[in-house]
Amino acid sequence: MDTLRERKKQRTREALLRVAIELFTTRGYEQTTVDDIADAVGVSQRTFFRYFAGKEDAALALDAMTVSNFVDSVRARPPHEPPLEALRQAVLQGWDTLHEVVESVVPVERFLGMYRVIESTPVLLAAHLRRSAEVEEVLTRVLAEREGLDAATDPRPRLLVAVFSGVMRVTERQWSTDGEFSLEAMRALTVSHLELLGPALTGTWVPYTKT
Amino acid sequence: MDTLRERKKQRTREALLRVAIELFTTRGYEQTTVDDIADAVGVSQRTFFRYFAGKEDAALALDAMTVSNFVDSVRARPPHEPPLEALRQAVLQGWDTLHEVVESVVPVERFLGMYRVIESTPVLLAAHLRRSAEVEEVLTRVLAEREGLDAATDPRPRLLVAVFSGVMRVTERQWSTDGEFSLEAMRALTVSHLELLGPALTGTWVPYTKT
DNA sequence: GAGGCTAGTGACAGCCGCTGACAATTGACA
DNA sequence: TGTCAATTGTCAGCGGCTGTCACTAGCCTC
Repeated sequence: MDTLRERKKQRTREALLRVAIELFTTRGYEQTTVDDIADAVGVSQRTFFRYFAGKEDAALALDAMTVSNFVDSVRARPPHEPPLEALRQAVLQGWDTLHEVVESVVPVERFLGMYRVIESTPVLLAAHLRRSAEVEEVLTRVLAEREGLDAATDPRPRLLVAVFSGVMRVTERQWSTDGEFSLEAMRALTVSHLELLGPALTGTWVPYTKT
Repeated sequence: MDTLRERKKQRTREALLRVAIELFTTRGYEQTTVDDIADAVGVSQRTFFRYFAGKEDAALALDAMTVSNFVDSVRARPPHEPPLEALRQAVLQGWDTLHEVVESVVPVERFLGMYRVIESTPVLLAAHLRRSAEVEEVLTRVLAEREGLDAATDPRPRLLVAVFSGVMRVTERQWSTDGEFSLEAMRALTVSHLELLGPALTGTWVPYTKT
């Protein structure tokens, strides 16, 4: 980890990632070529592809960090918590610790900026959604194990995770299109949407007034 | 619609689609180039791209047909039905009428085959999920209008649709990985998963026994 | 400290998806 | 039948991505 070689590698990777995010957020994803990134770092295109599986991979790298942080939080939740509450707490915890997770690479604002890029770039959004589906798979297994159930035969963990993820997707989307683009706004939206989950599922809807 | 030109165009399009599906399901999506498809039809690559926005577009064309059939069904549901029930009935109705919708292009088996291809090809799955997100948007508006709510300020229609879509995603996935690959199996899974939605959301889970 | 060993890089060639531009063809319609 | 418009083919080119191979630079041993 501390040999010169390793440090050089890590520096190259971070340089590539930083430049990529910079260009994606300023110029746009489609308007940025891999060559642009590689040239800006002073490295060959081939090298870029040795560090990232593709252009998408670089664009989603930050998000991947926060996601794995979230999954860790879920695993660390006390076992007596009901599953849905464990997910809820883990997400909120994720927002609170986002700073420490992301700041080692870029300032948090850049992360927020990338979110807008992802949400507004069809091919990136698609890749993001597919990754989310993979995360759902992982969460399903975690919850099943927590509760001593068999994820292969019992659909309930999978269903709960799917519902939860659906709510979070709605939250992400509204957040990224709203004017308010802060972590506090994200927290508030998360809480409010999860509270509305019950009422939204009732047979018929009573008139709604914003609280 | 019945001029010679139009008929020729439609025939070309259907030929391209049929050949594409044939190759995708037998050889695999990634292993099939656009040139393969165009050559097999006896048409230039450029022409393929005049009929389909891309390779993905051809692979998802069948699915798009069934989806729009489903959306139509939702719109046609009687207004007194609670929203979730309307979605439920529309989906089941969708499976029942799938034959008529798809058979004009390829036999139903091919459609089922394409589903496996989509589910097992990362880039296709990603595109499929993104399209599903767009469908959610449409459904949200339909439900909001049905209930006389404003989709822009009231999150409940959006949340309900997200939850419903989450359940359907789980259903699709399990169906495509199960051995049972029939419409009846899909119907049964749909019904059972929607019934389990309530129990899956309860605070704690009681032991589960398969019915 | 010189040697060989290996991980990391650059340079090159090439495939595939996709697009723009223009010329050639083929159906429509007077 | 001749004119016009729609459809197609050809060609050139870009960008993402991969395989190959030679080269460089850090590592490790004697």
